[in-house]
Amino acid sequence: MISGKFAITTHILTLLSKFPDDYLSSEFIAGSMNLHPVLVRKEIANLKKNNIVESKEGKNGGTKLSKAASSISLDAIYKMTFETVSLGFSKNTPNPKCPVGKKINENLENLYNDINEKISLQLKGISLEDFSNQF
Amino acid sequence: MISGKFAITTHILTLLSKFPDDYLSSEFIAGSMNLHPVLVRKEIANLKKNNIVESKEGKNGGTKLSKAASSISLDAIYKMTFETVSLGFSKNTPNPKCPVGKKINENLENLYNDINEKISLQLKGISLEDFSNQF
DNA sequence: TAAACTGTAACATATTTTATTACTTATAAA
DNA sequence: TTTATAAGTAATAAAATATGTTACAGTTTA
Repeated sequence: MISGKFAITTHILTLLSKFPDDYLSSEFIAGSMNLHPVLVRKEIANLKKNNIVESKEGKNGGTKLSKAASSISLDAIYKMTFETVSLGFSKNTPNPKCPVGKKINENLENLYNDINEKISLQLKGISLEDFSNQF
Repeated sequence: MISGKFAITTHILTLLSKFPDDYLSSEFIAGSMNLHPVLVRKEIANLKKNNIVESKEGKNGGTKLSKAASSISLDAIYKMTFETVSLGFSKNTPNPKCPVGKKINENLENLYNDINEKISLQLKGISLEDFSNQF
């Protein structure tokens, strides 16, 4: 449910929040994560789509937060990096002739949705600023 | 966090709870899941280790619950199928020279632990019997 | 002692995640 | 106006995980 993207994205945003006025390059960010700059840029593309950061191309370019860290909740990051409500089980195609098989996916999805709501609620209470202040 | 094993294991236990007095064969169970019997047996091995089911080898053998469905919580299944507190990110080896990189794993782990506790709390309130009664 | 099971190791395949390369476009500054 | 530096992105490769299969040994019942 929480994917690697959540970790990457949170890491990126934490860095950006430490230098709110500077455009940080993907290479600099990748350096803090031991990660390939292209992966960083991919996650940044996602962040841009969600209007959380803005970037500048060309020399001295880079990326910075487009709003205050206090106004970005970890829930926003969670939702943004969430990969389709997964039953975990890729080929989950139970036997529809079995009364249990027929309804298991529906019941599991309901359960997962309930869990996700709880997680969201919890993460809504934590801002990027809160998280960043731990460093 | 919630893995495919959770879905498989819950499916198996739901079936067993429907026939609490019978030893169900892995082939029968696999039939309800469109799954290979060997995978079912692997999960059953895990359930046995946790004293939730018992099996009988040989002809007419199979597996049955070793305690009442009302006394098995979904949290037990969650914990049993949980795969190592994952940072999601396989090679998460951030740069220790960076103040953020140095502490990111610790802080993410704390966050994940908090989330897991909440999930556990929620799942403790749901018994296998509750879940099974939905079918 | 044959049939019907579980238990498991070893292997095979599929899927997903992560990493890399190669290139285009944009911008600042010399 | 050219050079250097950076983002954006598609295509591909490699690695890691998850899932599926085969094969066979051990058990139990009838």
